[in-house]
Amino acid sequence: MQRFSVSRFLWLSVHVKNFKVCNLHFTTNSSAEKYYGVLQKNPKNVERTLVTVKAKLDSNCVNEVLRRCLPGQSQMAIRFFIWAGLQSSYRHSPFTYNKVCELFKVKQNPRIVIDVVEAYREESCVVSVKTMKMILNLCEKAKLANEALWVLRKMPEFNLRPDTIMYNIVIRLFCVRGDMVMADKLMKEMGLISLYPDIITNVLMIKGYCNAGRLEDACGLFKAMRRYGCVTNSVAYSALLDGICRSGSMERALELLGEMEKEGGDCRPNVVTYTSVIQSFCEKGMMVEALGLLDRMNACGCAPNRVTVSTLIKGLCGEGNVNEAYKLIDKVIAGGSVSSGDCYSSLVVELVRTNRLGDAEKLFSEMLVSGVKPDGLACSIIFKELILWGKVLDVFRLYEEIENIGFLSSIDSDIYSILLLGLCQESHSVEAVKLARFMLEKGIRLQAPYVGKIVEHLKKFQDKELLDIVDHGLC
DNA sequence: GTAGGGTTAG
Repeated sequence: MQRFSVSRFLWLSVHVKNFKVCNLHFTTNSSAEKYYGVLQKNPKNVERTLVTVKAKLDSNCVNEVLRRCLPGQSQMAIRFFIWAGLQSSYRHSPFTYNKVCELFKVKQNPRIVIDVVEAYREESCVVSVKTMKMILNLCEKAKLANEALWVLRKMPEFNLRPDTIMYNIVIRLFCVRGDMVMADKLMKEMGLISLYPDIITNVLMIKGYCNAGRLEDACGLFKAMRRYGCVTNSVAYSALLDGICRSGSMERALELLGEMEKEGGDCRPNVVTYTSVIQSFCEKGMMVEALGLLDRMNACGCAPNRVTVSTLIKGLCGEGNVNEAYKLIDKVIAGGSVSSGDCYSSLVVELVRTNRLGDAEKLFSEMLVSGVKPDGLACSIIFKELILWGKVLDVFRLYEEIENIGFLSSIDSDIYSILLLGLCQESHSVEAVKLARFMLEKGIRLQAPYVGKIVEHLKKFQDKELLDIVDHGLC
């Protein structure tokens, strides 16, 4: 009876999922079909004919057209992508930008970007600043600094003039690459065409100088930006402060922090500012100073958040001071800015990471008993570690309890597969069925690397007919 | 445009 159930649930879970996928394709296929058909018929100057298509444009449709262009029609795909992004009814999400880079391997084949721009030129296409911005965004996603610069330089040939946002995209790419010579050249160049570096340009440059170890240049720029009238704010201050902290000058950092507190207004340190200084103190093992800053931020009316607390907990657990971590949590919870669930979840995570699995498990159970909801990371990390130590059944019990009290946050999807495999291996068939049932309800599929091993175990049951179903359903 | 634990979907 149990054997029957396991196989059946695995089979069902796969088929429910497949049904959803088919359904989705059905609704998007017709639009995608129309757009793709037009692309095939008119490979030259596709933009002119795409406008004539009367079909709904949404992210599913865009993804489907892109997928159909695979392999080999990368230029067509990118041109469709750019055209779609220019339509007023639709906007690409960052996900779609990443998707197109991944599908057409834009990073590995940067020539794609250049070919598109050259094709626009050869076909005398109408190209706007917005078109160029989208191409620059693609370069940014694919981290193509040289190609982005090439696009920027190409703009005058289309009678277009780059704006500050476009310069910022290219400057960011060179800053990330650590090429501050080029970044600086571009920033100076802005002035020559009557563009003014804004606060974003300056923050990028300050961060770039700090990362490149050129702290004095970062400070110089910070002072200079005020001279030429760019109003500074807590983001610019924080970028500089972070650089100073990372260079190890903690006294200088505290001085600057004091300056920000004194200045107030837009320069007032915020939770990010304080947290970054706290993090530096923690990394240096200076926990007294780090905790002191928590009091200082509270006194200045800035409440700690989840990141602040987890940074301090990490520091305290790292030096073995778990008791102090508990005291800290009491204090923060009393302050009311971070929930007890978030605080104790961070502690569970750090206890696991500092090899105190027993303490972590105890705390985790206590949280459930007292109605404190653990977050997704705490669940994922403790489950994985317990499974690693062979405590498969304990994990199942915890999981079941969390499900029953409705406390489940999103956990890593591979946990289900690992746990099911563990339960099968240890012949806990009742629990395996229950887990399969939970998976079925949630539409969670088995992950490919575990399918074989689970099937192998089921084969021991020697129920050929059911095994066939599982085999066909899962592979 | 600033700190930063994991994944999910689009």
